[in-house]
Amino acid sequence: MDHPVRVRFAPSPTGSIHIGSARTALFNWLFARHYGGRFILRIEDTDQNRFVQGSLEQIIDGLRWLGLDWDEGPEVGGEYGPYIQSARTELYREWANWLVDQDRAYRCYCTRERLKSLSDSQDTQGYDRHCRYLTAEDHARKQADGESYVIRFKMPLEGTTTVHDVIRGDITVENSGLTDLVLMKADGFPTYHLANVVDDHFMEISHILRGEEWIPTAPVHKQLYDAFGWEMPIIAHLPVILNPNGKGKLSKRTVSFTQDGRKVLVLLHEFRQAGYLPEALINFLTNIGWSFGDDREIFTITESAERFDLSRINPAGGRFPMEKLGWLNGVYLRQKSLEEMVSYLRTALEGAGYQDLDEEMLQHIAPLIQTRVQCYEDVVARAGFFFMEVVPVTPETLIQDNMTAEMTDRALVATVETLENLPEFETQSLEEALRSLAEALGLKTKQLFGVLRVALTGQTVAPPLFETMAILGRQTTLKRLQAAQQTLSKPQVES
RNA sequence: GCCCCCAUCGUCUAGAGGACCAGGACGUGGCCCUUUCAAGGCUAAGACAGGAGUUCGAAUCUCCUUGGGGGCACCA
Repeated sequence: MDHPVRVRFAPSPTGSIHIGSARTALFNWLFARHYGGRFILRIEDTDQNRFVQGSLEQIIDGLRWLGLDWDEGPEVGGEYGPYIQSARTELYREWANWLVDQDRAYRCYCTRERLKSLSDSQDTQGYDRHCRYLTAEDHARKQADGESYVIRFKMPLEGTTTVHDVIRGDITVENSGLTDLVLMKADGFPTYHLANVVDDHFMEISHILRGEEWIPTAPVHKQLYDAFGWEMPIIAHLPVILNPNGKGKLSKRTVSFTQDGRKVLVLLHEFRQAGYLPEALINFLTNIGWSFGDDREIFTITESAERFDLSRINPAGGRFPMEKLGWLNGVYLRQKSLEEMVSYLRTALEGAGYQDLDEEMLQHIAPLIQTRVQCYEDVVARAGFFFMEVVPVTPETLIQDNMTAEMTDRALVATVETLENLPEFETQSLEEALRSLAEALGLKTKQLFGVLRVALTGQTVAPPLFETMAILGRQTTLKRLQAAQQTLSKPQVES
């Protein structure tokens, strides 16, 4: 490559980062790191109407959380700044006017109403170029009247434009199908097209890696580069991420669910709040549209940066494999240390409203559920009962297969008695005592343990029983067993 | 409607003319382990959208069809 590698991630401050944008940022980052280039963060805030307060902070925070650092941009500076477009409007105006002077652009006074009726009547052929053919006198008069205007690009009327996409090859369009796009809006701000081209040029961007949804603008931008007499950066369009079920792009507006009923998340902060780890998310995102090779699914961001290249990017868009993220997050969770796991549990439980969590208890619980959770939601489901005052038990869940209420009652009473007299309330002694109790009662271990599990946890699926008892302690264990026995003896009333 | 992009198991993908009766992973089924559920181990089912070419030979190249997707703002 003849230019040093300089790539950018250029989000608009319109809210939280979309997971697809995060993937784009990641690929740019990997590309920069692989070639020892620079990764630049630029904020494209040319639409005042869509600006959302706090977005910039959210973008910065999100990228940092993912572990993506930028060499130039907000908060870190750089020689090509400012990196926020609203601080560069003078530059855009200057170059828009330059195009007007070169007769490659013109002032357009058409009202929004006229444009609206145009698009309603025609079959979406774009602007009819009315003002392109205004005479010098027309312009002078409208200027004198102080009519507001926009600046439009004079698109060539004939011929074709070809853009070479690194992962798709040549993309060619008829110029007659291109419209005279707006460069400067009536409010004095540039449009995305102008600002993007001007900035990429002056920031000496070498490669543009962006989403597939931008393909149609590539030939348009190529025309702009040509009109300016600038070299266009090398461009590559990444495949889009589609909604898993349903149709269309993965979007905040289309909510869908995985087959096991988990909600498909869309915004970066949603993943974070749900307990997905940044390293898992990075690994996961890297595998959409690109693959590590060697049949490896699990790898670090450093490893992928080492071998990242554009040639192995898959041009086809695909659905968002949310289930696979769950599995991957579980894989990463299992690698966590006890301390990390404890803090993971704490965050999950506190987020669900549990308070005053005992640190030592968490330390005992963590290893027990480490292989059983994929996200915060799972932690609450698997470990919440430890901290409940009362556990939900009904006769229906309590009475096991081939057992009667009387048998169940007897089992509970006998267990209470056994446990009250147990010298050591520990996993091993508990198991020994209860196994012999099952035998003495003529019950299968499956039956007795099933009763106890429900009585102690309120659920049929739970962490290992004896460990659970040991953690709960003798007092709580007995209390819950007795409470369960109460629900059996009493006729069922509404709870 | 117009323009553009894409097409391998249900899903994410490997595959750059012979190494492919197509490999991995998630998911699913089964077995083992087992007090439930996981984790772990083993195992099974599962795909080159269709049709024409090119070639001795095509998942790989070309064309058409079909299907999917994206875009057609003074939004990015």
